[in-house]
Amino acid sequence: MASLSMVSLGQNADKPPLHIAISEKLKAQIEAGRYEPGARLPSEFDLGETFGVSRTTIRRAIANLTQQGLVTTQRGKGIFVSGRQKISFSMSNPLMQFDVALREQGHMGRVQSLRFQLVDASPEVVRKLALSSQSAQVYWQEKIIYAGDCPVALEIDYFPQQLGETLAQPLQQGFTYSTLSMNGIQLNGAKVSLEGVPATYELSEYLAVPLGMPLLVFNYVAYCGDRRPTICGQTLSRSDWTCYTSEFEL
Amino acid sequence: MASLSMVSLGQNADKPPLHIAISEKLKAQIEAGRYEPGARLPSEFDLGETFGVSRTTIRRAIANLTQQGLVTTQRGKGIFVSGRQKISFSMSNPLMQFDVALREQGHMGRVQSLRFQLVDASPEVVRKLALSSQSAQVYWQEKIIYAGDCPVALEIDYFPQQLGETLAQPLQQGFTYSTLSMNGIQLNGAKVSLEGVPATYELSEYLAVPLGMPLLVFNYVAYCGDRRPTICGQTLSRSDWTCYTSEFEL
DNA sequence: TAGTGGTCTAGACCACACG
DNA sequence: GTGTGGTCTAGACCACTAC
Repeated sequence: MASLSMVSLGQNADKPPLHIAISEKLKAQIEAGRYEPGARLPSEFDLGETFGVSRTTIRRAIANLTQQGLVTTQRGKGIFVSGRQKISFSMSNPLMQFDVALREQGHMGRVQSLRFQLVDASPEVVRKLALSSQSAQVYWQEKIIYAGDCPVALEIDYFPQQLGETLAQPLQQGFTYSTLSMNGIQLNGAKVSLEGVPATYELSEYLAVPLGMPLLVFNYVAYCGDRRPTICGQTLSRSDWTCYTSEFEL
Repeated sequence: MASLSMVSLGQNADKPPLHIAISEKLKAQIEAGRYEPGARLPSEFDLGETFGVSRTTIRRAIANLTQQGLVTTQRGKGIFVSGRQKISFSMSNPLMQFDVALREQGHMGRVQSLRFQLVDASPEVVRKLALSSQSAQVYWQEKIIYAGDCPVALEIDYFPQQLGETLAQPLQQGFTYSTLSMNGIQLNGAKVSLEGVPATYELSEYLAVPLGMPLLVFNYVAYCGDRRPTICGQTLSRSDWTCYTSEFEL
């Protein structure tokens, strides 16, 4: 039966494994429009019969597609073709105006605070915020950013103690940049970096993605006045939802 | 036997699946330093005995770690803890000076040309390079960028026909920015965006990563003179090797 | 109740690395 | 040859969705 599958897939038997051959074939069908975004694929059982392989192999092939962000699975329902346009964020602002960008691009932005507490600053935060070692306590905030019903990012911020106390309530209820801006704190510069990481198990639970899915990490230290570090942190966003843009003149 | 495993892992049986519990446990051990970067983990067989589960489940747990970039596997050899520092690229330059950044950070940069050919420009390239529809042919280049022996990025560039013809040889042998610079073409601006994507099967082969591993996509259109679009393209880099940095003043 | 995807098992065979 | 990870099978049971 295996040999039949290999023949029917037009492979010379030994090059790519069966699960790859099958996932590539399904991928081609999806991209050719045989399955529209949102459409349901045949069940694992049916796919197994179609390709003449075991359910395990089909599941491996589907896992390949999931890892490439092409399909999502729902227990009890089926396998569905995913398709979504990304939300763009301009990097030229030191702190993303997530709420503005979300609204402009047709999504209802919302935050859910996970924690907001005073902690000892890590050496890294002490360095980034240029804290004196005495006042080495900062407010540590984690919140999830939603676009509509979908969690798109986990934001982690560190605020100097006084700032965190003053703005404790609004910071837990709203978007960071807007909250600071509305309370008279104008940021005028930032040092940022952008990298990619695979979702850990914990992050995959928060952001409702499969383990290992690519996340974008936006690290920043934002300044007030004469390059006085004011807040720092990072935003981990689902890369299937987000994109950062910028322009440069030399 | 399964219940014994669950007890020994200290789980209340129903919350996380076994393969997650095991991969999280191994992850904790790795992060606690029980296994140094580069060290070999016990074989799948031994791990299966240790945790009292089947090889399939151990393989699933190892796959979880692989997807999180914590370990790599080598057929016939074993499972190894990965660990590497990222190479930083400044975004402030319109085109990454990959060679300079690599050299400064202790790596030998090298390129391998995959293709360099004249093709009909896609509508997107026509738009980005502001081509007149008549001269809608461009040189399409794809090359792999190595840091030492390790492929770290796939660069895709589109050059206007005349530029491609003039610099055909050096562009295939060297880094794009340096080549242009050495031949009197000074770029002075760029529109860029940065996103994350999971590696497709094809990309995973080029870049020697598992399918689905996060890649950073640096899209750019670079300008000469008075915002005259000169080249465009994208760099897909392994996110376990690369990081982009920038600074902003408002 | 029927159908779906999620988990897990036990076992087979293969390809590769190393001694 | 021995040990390793890679592929694939056949089958069991569970949890969830829908009717």
